[in-house]
Amino acid sequence: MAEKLTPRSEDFSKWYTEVVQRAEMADYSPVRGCMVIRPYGYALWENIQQSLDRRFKETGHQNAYFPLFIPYSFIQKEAEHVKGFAPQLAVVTHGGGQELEEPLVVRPTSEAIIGHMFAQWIRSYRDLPLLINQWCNVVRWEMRTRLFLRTTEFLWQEGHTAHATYEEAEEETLRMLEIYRDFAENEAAIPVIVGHKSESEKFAGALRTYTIEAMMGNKWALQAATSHNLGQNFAKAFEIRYLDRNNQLQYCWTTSWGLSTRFIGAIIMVHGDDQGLKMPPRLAPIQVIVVPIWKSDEEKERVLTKVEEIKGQLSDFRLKVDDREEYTPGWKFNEWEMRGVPLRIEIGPRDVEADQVVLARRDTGEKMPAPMARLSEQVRSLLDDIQVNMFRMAKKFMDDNTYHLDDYEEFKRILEEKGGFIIAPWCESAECEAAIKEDTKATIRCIPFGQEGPAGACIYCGKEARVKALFARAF
RNA sequence: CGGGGCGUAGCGCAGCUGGCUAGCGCGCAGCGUUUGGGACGCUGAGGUCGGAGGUUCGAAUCCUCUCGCCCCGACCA
Repeated sequence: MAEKLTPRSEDFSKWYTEVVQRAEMADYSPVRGCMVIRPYGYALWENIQQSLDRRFKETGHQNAYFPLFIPYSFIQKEAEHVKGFAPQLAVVTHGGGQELEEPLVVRPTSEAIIGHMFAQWIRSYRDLPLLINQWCNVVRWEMRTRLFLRTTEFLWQEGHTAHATYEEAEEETLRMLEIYRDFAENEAAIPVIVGHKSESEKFAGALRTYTIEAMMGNKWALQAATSHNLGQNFAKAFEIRYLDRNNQLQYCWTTSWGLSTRFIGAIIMVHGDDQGLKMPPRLAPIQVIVVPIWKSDEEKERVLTKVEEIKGQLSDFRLKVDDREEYTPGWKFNEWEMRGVPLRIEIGPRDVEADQVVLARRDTGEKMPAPMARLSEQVRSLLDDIQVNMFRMAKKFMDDNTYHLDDYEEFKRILEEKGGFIIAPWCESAECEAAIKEDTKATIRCIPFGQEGPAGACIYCGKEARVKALFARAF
């Protein structure tokens, strides 16, 4: 293992690639554009899954599984949907040594096949709402890939629901968006800007796409999750209909919403520093790493006995003891800091003597002695504090780098010189949006919620604007 | 697909105006000394120099073709 990471400030994307591999989160695969998620990265994904899955179940959703292969014709049923996804499809043309009669698409997302099934399951308003989620892999043929952020195959969850009215679908779309916001902020300690996408950025086939956008350590934006109100577009394409109370045949209103392994990239890029990763305690695969220290065999025995006691007291936490003899304590400190473990317990002969341990927190680097009595409570409160502090730091960083502007020259200057989020009036025309992108590489990440009153004059064309948009360079 | 860079041991690199047994650092294995912020010594294993042709007495080194990877752009969760 080499010693130092490339500093974040020197080359952010190099830092990212190095830290992902050195922390053993993921590795490149022999297949172009695909990645191997290693046990440490996968453990983080499992924690993300658990945390989200609990929220989905609490709001009445059920998990199911739909096929990986989708008949090509299904994708074509919704006009915008095909247009959006056609360039990114992986298509299977042969099976069992024979050319297939109809090519099969490897799912890029499952609206089509789930829509097809919904059409068969839904007959009456009594079948509604239908609330389904699936955890799966999807494939989108990407030009350029980056570990976790954009890979040809990725893991995600996709929720798909059908409702009797537009209002219910809209409510569902926003409910799930709020779940993502709550998850991002309270579990991953990632502050987000919540809003809806512009026409050009919305999901292919959606009426409206909502998003949570987070600021990465290089001040670029990352779309962390999306929630779509699909209106009746897919219901009409797939004949998802129900009989209402008056025995009238009606089209359903559907939604879909997803969060992918890309979110792991967000955790890495929001919290990481030159030392390596910083895992938010609630999602960290390892919350507490114990590094025992000794010189003689006699000391080793005493220290390891104490370690057993520590393990007993801290059985509620995801704890690991690093008692490897081939590495020095100092080496282990650096190693576990790189892997982002939020809290470290150092325990050596001096501590055994004093009936204490030394606690070191990853977020601040602070070290403090802690008596063995009430260790569990102290670890609990420290982990909570780290969680809160990580969110606060990330929030401050985002706020400090967010500008409210109404002058285009200033807009360009800030993006050029400093980077960050810019909130500015926008007339909602695709022309202005495209021109700004052309000029500055910044795109509209979303139109943030909670706007009131007139927005002012469009930052680009000067016409009266009804809204302000969030502009940023994005991953 | 356009522009740029790079393929030599697991990783990072040197060697490249043709020359003899292909080298260095890290890592890895064994032994010993170490261990409170990335320890050290000794011994050792490990390479069809990305691949295929060609030039030559001789190719990691020169030429042609090819494959792959990384970075920047268009596309995208």
